[in-house]
Amino acid sequence: MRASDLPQVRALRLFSSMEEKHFDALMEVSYLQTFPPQLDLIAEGDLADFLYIVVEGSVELYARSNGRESAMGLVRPVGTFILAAVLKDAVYLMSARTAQRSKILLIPSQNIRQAFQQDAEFARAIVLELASCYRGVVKEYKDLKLRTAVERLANRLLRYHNDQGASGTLELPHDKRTLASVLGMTPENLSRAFNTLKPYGVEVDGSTITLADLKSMETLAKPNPLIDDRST
Amino acid sequence: MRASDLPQVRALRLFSSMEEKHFDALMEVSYLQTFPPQLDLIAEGDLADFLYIVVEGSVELYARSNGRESAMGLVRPVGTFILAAVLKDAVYLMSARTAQRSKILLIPSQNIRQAFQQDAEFARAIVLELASCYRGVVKEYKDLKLRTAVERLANRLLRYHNDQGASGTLELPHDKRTLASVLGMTPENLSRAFNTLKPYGVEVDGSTITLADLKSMETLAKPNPLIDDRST
DNA sequence: TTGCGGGGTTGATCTATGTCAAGGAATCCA
DNA sequence: TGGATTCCTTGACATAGATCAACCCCGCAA
Repeated sequence: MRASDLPQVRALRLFSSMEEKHFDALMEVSYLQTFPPQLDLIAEGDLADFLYIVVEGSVELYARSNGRESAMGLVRPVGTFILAAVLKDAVYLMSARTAQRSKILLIPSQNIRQAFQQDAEFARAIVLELASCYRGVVKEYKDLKLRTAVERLANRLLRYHNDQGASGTLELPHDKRTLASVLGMTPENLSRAFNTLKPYGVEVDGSTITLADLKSMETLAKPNPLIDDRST
Repeated sequence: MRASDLPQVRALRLFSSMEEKHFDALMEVSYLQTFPPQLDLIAEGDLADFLYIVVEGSVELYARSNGRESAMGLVRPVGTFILAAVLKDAVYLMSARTAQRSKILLIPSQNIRQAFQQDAEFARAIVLELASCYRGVVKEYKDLKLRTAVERLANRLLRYHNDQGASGTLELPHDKRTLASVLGMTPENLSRAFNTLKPYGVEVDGSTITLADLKSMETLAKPNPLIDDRST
C-alpha cells in the first residue's frame, strides 16, 4: 500500500481515533486497490478473509437463492461491507461486485480482530459501525415489509433528493435495473411505478429525476425517519 | 435484583467471560422482572434506556408504518434485543411486546456502554452478539426477498423441526396470526400455504405440525444454510 | 449508412397474494 | 349451559406485481 493513500484512509471514521502504531500495523498488511466495474469481489459462502472498505466508486451487494438473484444494497464511499462476517470469522452472507470502477481497501480479517482486542478506541468505532450497518438492514427490512413498491420508490427518490442537496432534481446513482432489484421489484414494474408517480410531479429523463411537487410526493410516500433516515 | 437470580444471568454467553467486579456493578443497577403476556415493553422511536435480555418466555418485535403493522422477529431465551440502539445511544427502530409471561433482564444502556469500555472481554462478547443479530436480520431479509410465501413457510417449518429434535413433528412457537406476520403474509394466506404443503406431507393439527415426507419438503423448500442456519 | 445490442418501455396476460365476508370450532366466562 | 369471544379457515373477488413478447431508442462499430 502506497504512503500517499494513507491520509485518505486514516480520515475514515473507523480509523480516526485509533492509536498510531495500531493503525500503522494494520495498514502494513492491507491493500488499497482499484477494480474495474462489474468485477466480482466476494461470493456468499466464502470465508471472510478481508474486511472491505469502499474508498471510491460503489459496490453492489447481492444474494442468490434457488435461481433468483436480488440486490441487497449499495455501498458508497466511505462504507464498509461484511464487517459482521469478519468479526465472527464466519462466511459471507452476501456477494459483492463493483458497480463502477472503485478504489477499495482490503484489510485481513485476522488483523481486524487483533486490532479490536488491542485498541479500545478502535473497538468502539467498530461497534458503532457495526450497529449502524445493523440498523441499516433493519430499515431496509421494514421498508420491504411495510410498504408497497410505489411507496418504496417514492421514498427512495425523496431520500436521494435530500442526499443530493434537495435542489428539485436528483440523479439515480445506479441504472434502473439495479434500482429495481434494490427496491425488490422487476424492471418492468419500476417503469410502471415511475408512471404512477407522474401525477405527483415526478419527471423522468434517463437517470435524471425531477420532483416538481414535493408536497404531494410526501403525502403519497409518507416518509418515516425510522425507515428512511440513514443517520440515526 | 435478587441474589438467587444472579447465576442464571451470569451463565449467559454475553456475561460469562466478564470480570467479576464489572458484572457485579452491572447487576447492581439492573432489574430482572417478570411481565405478563401481551405487555408492551418498548415502542419504536423511544430513546434506548435499557438493553433487554429475554431470560424466560418470549418477546415479539414488531414495527408500524402508515397504518400497517408487521412482526419483525421473535426473541426467545436467551436472546437480547435492541442492542444496536443501546450502543449507538439512539432510538429504537422496533417495538416489543411479550408474547407470553416472560422474565426479562433490563440493564441501563449507559452502564452497558460503560462496561463495554472497561471490560475487553465483555466488549468482545457484545460484538459477537451484535454481529449475530445483524446476520440474523440479513437472513430474514434474504428470506423475504428471494422466496415466495410458500417457500418461506416450508423452510420455517423445517427449521423449527430441526430445532425441536427432528422427531417428525413440531410445535409452532406462536399462534398462526403471529407466524403469518413474521413470514410476511396474511393469516388467510398462511392457511392456504399450509394447504399447498399438504401434498408434501405436512399435516396440521392446531399448533402441532407433522412432517410426513421430509424428502419432498426439502425438494420444495430448498433450504439454504446462508438463509436458514441460525448458528453461522 | 447500416446493422447490432443493451437498456428501457409498453401492452397483454398470468399468478401470487391481499381483502372482504362468512362460518366453524374451541375457549372463556357468567 | 349458553352466549360471547377469539382464532382459524374457506370462498369469492380484487389487486399488485411478475412474466412474456414486442418494440423503441440510442450508442456504437463495421
